[in-house]
Amino acid sequence: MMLVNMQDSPVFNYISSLSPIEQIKSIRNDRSFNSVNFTSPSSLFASPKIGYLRESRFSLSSNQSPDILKPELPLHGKENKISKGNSEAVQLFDDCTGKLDCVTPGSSAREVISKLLDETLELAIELPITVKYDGGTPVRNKVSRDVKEKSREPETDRASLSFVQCNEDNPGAADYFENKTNLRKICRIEQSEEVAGCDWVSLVSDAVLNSNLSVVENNSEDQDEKTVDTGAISFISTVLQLPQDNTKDLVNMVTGSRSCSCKQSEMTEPLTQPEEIENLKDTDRTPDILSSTLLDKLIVSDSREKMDNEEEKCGQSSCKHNILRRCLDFEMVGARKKKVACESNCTSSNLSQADCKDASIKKHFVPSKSKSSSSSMVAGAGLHLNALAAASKDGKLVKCKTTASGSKVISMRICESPCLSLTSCPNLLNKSEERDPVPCGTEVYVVENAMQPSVSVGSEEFNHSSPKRKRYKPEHNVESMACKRCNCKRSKCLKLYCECFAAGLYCIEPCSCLDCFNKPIHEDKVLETRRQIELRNPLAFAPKVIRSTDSTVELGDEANKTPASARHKKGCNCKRSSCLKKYCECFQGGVGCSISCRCEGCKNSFGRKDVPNFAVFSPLGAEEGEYDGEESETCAKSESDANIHDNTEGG
DNA sequence: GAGTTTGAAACT
DNA sequence: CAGTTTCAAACTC
Repeated sequence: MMLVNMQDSPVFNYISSLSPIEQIKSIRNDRSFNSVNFTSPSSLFASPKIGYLRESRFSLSSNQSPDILKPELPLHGKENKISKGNSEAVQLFDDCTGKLDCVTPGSSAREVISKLLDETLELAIELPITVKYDGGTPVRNKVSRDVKEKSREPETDRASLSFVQCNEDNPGAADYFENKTNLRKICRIEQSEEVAGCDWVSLVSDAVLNSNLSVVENNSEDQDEKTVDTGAISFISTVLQLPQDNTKDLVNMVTGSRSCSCKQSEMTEPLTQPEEIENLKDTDRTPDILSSTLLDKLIVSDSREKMDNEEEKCGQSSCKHNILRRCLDFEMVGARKKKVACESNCTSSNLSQADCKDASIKKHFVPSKSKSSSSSMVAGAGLHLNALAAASKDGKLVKCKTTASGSKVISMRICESPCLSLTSCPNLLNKSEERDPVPCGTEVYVVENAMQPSVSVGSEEFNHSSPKRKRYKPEHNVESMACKRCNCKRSKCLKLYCECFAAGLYCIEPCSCLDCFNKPIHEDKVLETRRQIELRNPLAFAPKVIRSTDSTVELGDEANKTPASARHKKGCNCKRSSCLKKYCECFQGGVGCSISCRCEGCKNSFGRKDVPNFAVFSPLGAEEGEYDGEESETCAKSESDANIHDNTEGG
């Protein structure tokens, strides 16, 4: 519901406005060849993903009692001692900000932020959400107070103190503040930015945490915030790319004992490179990040304000409650990360396995040079990738998937994990993919991609444990597919004919292609070609099949298994295959044909064109497809049942 | 594995 | 934009 209207929300608009990339424009292509896809289709996917995220999170929050999550709450001795826990993250941010203002004037991140500040600020200010933000003064005071409290703690203390001094005693700092006083008062945007400069990772975690918190608290009343929340996630995804080394200290300082951040860091560490920050500067995504961050910040501030109020009113008990909720949400977010991390750990084993099996594959993600491109992962997940996603529901498949795209493995696993919701992932994927900034480090890409794609894929494809996909399984032996590569003879693997190219992957050994140009050594050419193709067709690298989030259901619900109402983005044009063979993109993607299809004699078992919204396999039988599939339904049903069974077992 | 079919992509 | 050609995957034998 909220999801559906998300695009109409001011937040969404804001985000869109912030994005340097015009949706569905060729620009985004530049990003990463690999990440490609999600960008362009961003218009198509962004909202759904976000929505899904929100929804899932929302549902989760509402459905699950804090108690359940309680055990997993990241309690950290000292930090938790502070009853103000909820606001703590904010405070930490503030601290960080203060530090930046006074202590670290030269940090690269900060510079970046400063640069972008002007642009973003204006936009951010205009946001309706900003209105929510309090005067800021109280916050600051509180921050100071909290900071002081924290000052008892070793490292943080000094920083905090310095911050306090700067803030209250230091004229220079005051001036700095004054310059942007209005902005600050409005929404502490500056903080966001500065914070970002301080530590992207921590910021993200905190932002997410807080945003989540706010979401939880404001669940019923403020859905926009949720939307914003997605930004945080996306931001996180972006952040994941940031180098930890540079920020480690800050992270420690800022996040203190926050396991979440740590987890996140851990998760991201392997991915990060020192140069990435620099890249970040160069890339357009920074604004995006900022936007996200800002939004998050706003929320954070809001939530903090609320918390402060509550604190004053109710004292610690209420705070405790808040903390709990925050943790809950945090837990979720963090959990995702954690799990991701864990998954990556264990999964790292996964990756490792996959890697071991096909280590080279990782290196074959095509990096993007372009700064402007927005998301791209979608593109990365080309048709065959989609097919893979659709096909795979098994862990086995997952492994294979990893091989194929390097990223899918993770996603799959995540999806499988009942606890972990992919919800957040969609955005993550979306943004991160968009952001794939790194021009070279293919390995880095690989990692990122590995994570993001997985997410995206998972969100779109896997979340819906649709029988359809299962059904595909037999046909798409993921493993075989994963290992299967292109066989291009004339296209030089620089056209969409080439599956590798279309999927944003470099060709690798398994490929049987001739005169292949789709290799890292020809990166320039690859990117250029890709750009051209996207110019011609912005959606060229977008997933052939998209699933509307409408069908997505609450997380952790049976509904979760609702088959995605998927539709071919463009529509097939089958004449002879009756849309019953993989020639048909719809069929291959495991989705029914839609009105947009020009197929003749459509018999798509996933849904026939002449029977709009028909979802043969829909277990629920409703959603988008409520039409009775009749024969197809019958046969499909049996399979779907079997598939569901499998899923259940696998889950 | 070779040959055919198919429909998307690319081209005109 | 429509028609044609090219292409490589999917499929068949």
